[in-house]
Amino acid sequence: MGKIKVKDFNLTHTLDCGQIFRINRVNDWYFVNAQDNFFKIKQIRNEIEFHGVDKEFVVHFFSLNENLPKILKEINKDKYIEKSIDKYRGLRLIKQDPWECLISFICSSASNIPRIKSKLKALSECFGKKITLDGVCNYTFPPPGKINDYGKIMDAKTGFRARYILEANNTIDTKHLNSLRTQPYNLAKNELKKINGVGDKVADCVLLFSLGFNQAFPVDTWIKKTVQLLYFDNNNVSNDRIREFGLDYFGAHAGYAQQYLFMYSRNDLNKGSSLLMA
DNA sequence: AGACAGGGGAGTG
DNA sequence: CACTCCCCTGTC
Repeated sequence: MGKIKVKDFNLTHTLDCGQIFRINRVNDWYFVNAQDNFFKIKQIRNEIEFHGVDKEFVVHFFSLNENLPKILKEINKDKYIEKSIDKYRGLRLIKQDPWECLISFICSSASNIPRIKSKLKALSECFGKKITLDGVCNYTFPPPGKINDYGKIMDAKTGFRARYILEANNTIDTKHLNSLRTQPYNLAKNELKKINGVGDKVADCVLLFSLGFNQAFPVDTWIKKTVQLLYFDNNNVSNDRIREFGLDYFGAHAGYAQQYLFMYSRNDLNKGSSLLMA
């Protein structure tokens, strides 16, 4: 176990914004599965406590070494995003395993968070290894090569994504995925898009959530609606233009802006406290 | 009951 | 670009 003091960190916002899906909350504790790790973590004010992984893992996983106040200052371009930053301050990008991240977001297409969670849980239970923490049982995420039975992948309710998952399982080399970290953004993205089932949105999620490309600005339907409303006078704009806008307007940490806008649009935009009423 | 869309993507024209 | 289909499931 371990405890560390944290600054500018909010565990709940960080785990609740759809970056990772294998999480269970039990009272104050979050039980988190990430690749081969299974740990629990809770936050009380400016302190986090964790069991099952070491301090070094926690600091890296939650990007606690990134200067969040500086990043938020950089992306705080107007009163709209400022409102979101005020509400969700402490949300940080998570550094995931690229393979698990890739499969997670292939599963996300035309789906929603509860259903993505159910697919990943089923895949882990079927192809992963059992792992326990404090008497609680769970499963590791199966590496490439292990998700090798089409029928069982279908049984995980993955639907039309099953063939993408099987093909990725048979062809992806984790060393190749990791090598993309040092490539320029566009090159790394084009490499990812060669994988069937991976388009612009999924590629940007993998770049942002696992490969350290903070400028990636994934455009999903929520972000599209929100950006159109706030910055394009609610006119219909192509996903390409939304993404270009995001990068140009918010800069090197556009991905952080995307997460803060996403949280606000998903949780608050339709509840009477619209960003436009700022 | 039946249509519809949900944090997309591929294939076609 | 604009369209259609893909599996499935909750929702209206």
